[in-house]
Amino acid sequence: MQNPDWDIFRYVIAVVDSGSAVAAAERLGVNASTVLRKIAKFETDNGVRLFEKRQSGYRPTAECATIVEEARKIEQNVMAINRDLLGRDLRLEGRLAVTTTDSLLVSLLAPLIEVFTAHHPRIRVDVSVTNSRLNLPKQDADIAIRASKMPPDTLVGQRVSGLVFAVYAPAVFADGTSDDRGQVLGNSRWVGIGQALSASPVGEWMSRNVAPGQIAMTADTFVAVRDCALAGIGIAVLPCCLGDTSRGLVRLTGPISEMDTSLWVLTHSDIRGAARVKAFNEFVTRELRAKSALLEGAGV
Amino acid sequence: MQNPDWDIFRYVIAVVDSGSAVAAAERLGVNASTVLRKIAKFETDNGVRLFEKRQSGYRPTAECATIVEEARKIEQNVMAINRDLLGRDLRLEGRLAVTTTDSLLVSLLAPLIEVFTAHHPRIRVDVSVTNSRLNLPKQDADIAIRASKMPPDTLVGQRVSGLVFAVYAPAVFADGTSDDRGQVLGNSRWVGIGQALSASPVGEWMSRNVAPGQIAMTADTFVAVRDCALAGIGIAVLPCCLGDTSRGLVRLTGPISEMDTSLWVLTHSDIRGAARVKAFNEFVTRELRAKSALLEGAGV
DNA sequence: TCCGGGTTCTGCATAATTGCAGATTGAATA
DNA sequence: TATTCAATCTGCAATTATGCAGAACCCGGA
Repeated sequence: MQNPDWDIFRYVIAVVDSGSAVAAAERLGVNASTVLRKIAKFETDNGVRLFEKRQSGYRPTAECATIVEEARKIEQNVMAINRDLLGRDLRLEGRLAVTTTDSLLVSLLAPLIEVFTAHHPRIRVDVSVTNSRLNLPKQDADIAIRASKMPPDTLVGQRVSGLVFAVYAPAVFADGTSDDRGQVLGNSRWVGIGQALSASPVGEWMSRNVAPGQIAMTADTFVAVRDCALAGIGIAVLPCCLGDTSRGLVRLTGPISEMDTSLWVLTHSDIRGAARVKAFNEFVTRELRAKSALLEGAGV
Repeated sequence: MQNPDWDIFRYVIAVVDSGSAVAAAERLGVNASTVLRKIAKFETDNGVRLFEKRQSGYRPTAECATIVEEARKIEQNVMAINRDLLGRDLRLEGRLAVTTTDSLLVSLLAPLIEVFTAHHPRIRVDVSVTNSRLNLPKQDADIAIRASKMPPDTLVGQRVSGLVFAVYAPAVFADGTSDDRGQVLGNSRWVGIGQALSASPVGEWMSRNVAPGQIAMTADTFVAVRDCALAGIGIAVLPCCLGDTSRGLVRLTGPISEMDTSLWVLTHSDIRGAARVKAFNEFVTRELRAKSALLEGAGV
């Protein structure tokens, strides 16, 4: 006796308004059989005859009238929901969850987000900083901006630029001559990278080129590594976009190709089709490409 | 961007009210996967995040609120429809389409319908008299009361009693003695049955036992045949329920077993589950069974 | 009187949905 | 700290709904 499937009322309205099941089917974008069968099922389930099935079409009975009356109210409510959804989308408002690493946020993204939110005041950007690998399940973000040689194919997106790494020293270690630099590189202690990133290109380069005894400490985010290097603990590998923009650090080497990787802007959200997602995606991609010189280490 | 499938709002409400997808699934009587997937599909299609998917359950977002608000109005409207349908059913009102033959209507059904409608004043019984065979497609009736040896299995129902036929003569032909009866039977002309019923047991008996030259005329309903017999045109085969209740006719024979058949009350309507259909069905079945003596020719 | 265009309706093959069972996760509890 | 429990997810299989093509039918007009 219960009546699930509220969708039936959409069919009832269509049949009443168009006069026949085939016309209703065309309006609804389904086959005429579907309309016939859905109406028949509703009549069987509820013990009411909504339409006289004439050869000239489906003619609503008197009992149909009260149902249609309520169904039209439902239609109004659904249209209100659709207007709300569509309008919100067109007006570019809502929440936008972005995940990235702290180094990218500090060096590049923060000013971009500032510009974006100023331009779209009704969009609120929620940044989640996670330095762990991006293959964590249950990605709760709409957009991910991450460094990777190849992103997992569960995420879709585009490569924005290269991302290179170099060795940096606190300025107090070196006066800037190349002789000094070589000496510092050989003799200094290091600020290493945490275990969570030991499998990354940077971690692997470190394990090959830096003896364990040289490592004074590790930190598990590049911003933390930089701050420790700035404090004079040692020299460190940093992404050039972070190292080159940090006052108080000098670059000791050029970009080291073994650590080269790429920067990706990725979307795997349920709502990747939303206008605000597209807007942010396009904006960030364009701006980051414009700054590819910094990302690819051409700054020095 | 459009949003078909109004049924999704039923799911949204259930999830909001019960706090998790599994609880909503239980309330809705479906599997939890169905709820998860329907919500996910809606979010993907409309670019909106309705719920935060936490381990502790689905928590509605701010954007969900306006949708739920409208969805609750929809729920009110659907409940109004359900109340209307259920109420109408319980109050036993509405239209009830009955199809039968004129002979059954005249001899038995009319007084039964009178009692039924007096007892259920809000039910309107629409009788459609069709003497053609009952295998006509597109049976537009809720209940059919018909004579048949075996009803087609597309119709469901129950056998009410036997239905027997005998030969009747207008009273002016015979004074009632058995001698007279034999003489009348052999010498009179006949009122035959129309071609539409030639394949029925009655039609076959006629073709075997009555010479074509004896047939003065035919009519295609038994009531018409009876009226012509009453007018003195000839003798005729009639169902006993009709012949025995017709003043001015005398039965010449006992029930002729070759023409025996059964009386069925059948329902194949879309709305056979409706209360008024059941009520009429039970009433008619009970009353006809009480009169089975008449139907089976015990009246003489 | 026959024919054409529209309809409803029905098998049948395919596509989509659903249920089921397991994997995974997070949090609360002993 | 381990462990139990309830929740979200995800392949796979079975069920269900859908589209397609044809049959049957009615109505109007040449």
